[in-house]
Amino acid sequence: MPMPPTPAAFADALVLTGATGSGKSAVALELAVELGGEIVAMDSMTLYRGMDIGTAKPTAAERDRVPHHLIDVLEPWESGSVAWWLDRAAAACADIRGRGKTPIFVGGTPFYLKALLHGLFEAPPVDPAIRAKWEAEAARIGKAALHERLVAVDPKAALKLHPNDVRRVVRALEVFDATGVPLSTLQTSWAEAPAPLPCVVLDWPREELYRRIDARVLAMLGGGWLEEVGRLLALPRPLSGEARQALGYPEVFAHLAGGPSWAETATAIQTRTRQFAKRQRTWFRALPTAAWVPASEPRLQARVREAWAKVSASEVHTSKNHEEIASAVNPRNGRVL
RNA sequence: GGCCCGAUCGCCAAGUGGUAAGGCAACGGUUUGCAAAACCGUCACCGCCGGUUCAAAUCCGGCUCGGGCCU
Repeated sequence: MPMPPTPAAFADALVLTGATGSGKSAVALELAVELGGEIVAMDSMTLYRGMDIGTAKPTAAERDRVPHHLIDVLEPWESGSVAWWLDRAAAACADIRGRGKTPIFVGGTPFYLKALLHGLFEAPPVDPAIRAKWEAEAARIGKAALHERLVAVDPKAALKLHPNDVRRVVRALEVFDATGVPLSTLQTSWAEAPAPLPCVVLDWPREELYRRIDARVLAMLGGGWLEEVGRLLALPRPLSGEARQALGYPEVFAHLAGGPSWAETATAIQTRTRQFAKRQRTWFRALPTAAWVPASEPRLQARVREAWAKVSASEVHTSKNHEEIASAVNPRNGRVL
């Protein structure tokens, strides 16, 4: 199985993240111009072609100004994943570096950010047949019994997973099934020692962020989102499970199918989006080395640059953390865990 | 003015004497190849006052508010 890129592959990159609707894309664009950088989308949904309005994808004009990577790289019926993304991200960085430019990761998919900072361990790629088998098994024997199966082969992983968390229980069983090795053995901890990438979180007071989200959802719906989804539905192939779970799309599907009214749909999407923003903040709060910059600051670009400089010069590089990083290197392959 | 019905967490809503289901929202959290997903946790003494009772959200009386009807 191919080895996932190590955090070292991203050594010279900068990271700008923040909850949906925080305004990161606009700031990033200006920063990329200033710094001679290129943008790498750290986003699980702008990967898909044709999903533009609902994912708030950068416009063609914006992409003409600054090169963007990992946007529109999959058909909406194809499936992305963290590992796939991380791999492509490493390639994009090498490419950008080759042109003497700085890669700037911009996006709000926290799981991708975590993989970027910590790397992924070597794991078998998803085998659709094996996954389908375990999902069928879950439906057949029930959540509790499925969890018991995991207890039998990988008690350590089972201990960390709630029986109702079928998705992860399935993955753990799947990994054991495919490799004969418990997931928990492969899954050496990534809790400490993140790659020292300068990472800035654009932050708004909660109420303000929620207002922005509510307004943006309305703007999207009024700006052709319904028509966009109509086009997606008219495609020769159905959307992949990954693409169709993009925020708001399920609600628009239901509305187009004659379900909830426009107003109900708008409200539902606003709610879902706010809930997502809340979860993003939970991830961001746990980021050990990120700098939070209030998005309402005047001279925001300058503030972000200062924060990047400060973060890269700070705690991450203290000797204490170096020790932690050193102790977290896998002796077998030299990879930071 | 009179009569009837209703009043349970932000919203919806069970519960007719034995010490407040559930859903949604909200809030906190988990997160190693679906992650804009999935999952976990927290969250009320029942409109107000008085009475009956060992015990009342549940029964009785009054009041307030909402809805309906009548003169």
